[in-house]
Amino acid sequence: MVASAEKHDVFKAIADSTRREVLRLLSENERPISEIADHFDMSRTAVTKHLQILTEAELISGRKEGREKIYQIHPEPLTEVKQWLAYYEKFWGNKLSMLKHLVEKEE
Amino acid sequence: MVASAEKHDVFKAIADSTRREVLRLLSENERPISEIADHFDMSRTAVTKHLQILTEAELISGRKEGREKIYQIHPEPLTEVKQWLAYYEKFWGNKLSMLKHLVEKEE
DNA sequence: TAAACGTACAACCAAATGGTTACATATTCA
DNA sequence: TGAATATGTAACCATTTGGTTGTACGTTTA
Repeated sequence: MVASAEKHDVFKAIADSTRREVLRLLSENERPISEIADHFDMSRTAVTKHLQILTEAELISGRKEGREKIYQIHPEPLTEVKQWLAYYEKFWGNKLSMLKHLVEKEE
Repeated sequence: MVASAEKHDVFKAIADSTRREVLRLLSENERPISEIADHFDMSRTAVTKHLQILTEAELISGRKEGREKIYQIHPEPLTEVKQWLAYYEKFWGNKLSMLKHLVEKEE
């Protein structure tokens, strides 16, 4: 396989619904691994693997605090997705797309 | 594995860089399979599989025209990604995010 | 200090993913 | 009609993905 496979692939990171749910949880609050794992019907180990993938995409980071590892969200890499999407918004053809493109440029 | 795995998963569809490139090509012009395949360093069969996944996500559709099958883009399902992203924009904290949220509501 | 807690990680596994080759079928055109 | 063109599809394969269990290790806390 070729596929370039950038190590920090945000598109691949958000492709999984479990990982999107992790992001939602962390958008509410930073949380230790065990608390995140409690929200899912899978082992803590499995959740840890998802956390690693999100970490590689730099969407989250974890700090050690005592015996816990506390994860927090970093949504900035989502700008790559946002910019990718922006290209396709012109194909929607709704009236506000022009205004939104102008707003985009100010960022 | 659980993973819900909706048959029309737009997040999974756009996770692959080849499929994103297919979308870009089709955003320029509708094209037959062989023309799409010419842009990639892989077999036509492999490209066809990507076209099937994009079709299942309803991001493209193909019509038979003579011996050709011509694909065109349908970007509408990307709104799901856009809406998902919108939730995280408030975490950016840039000054225009409020205006953009208002604009969003008009659609 | 010993037990409980939270995490790390190795080893393993089934299924999905992303690719291949080979061959069949439908359409066009000389 | 027969050859060339465009696509469809079956069979196969290696790697990745998403999960498991078991064990080890550092940190609290009774």
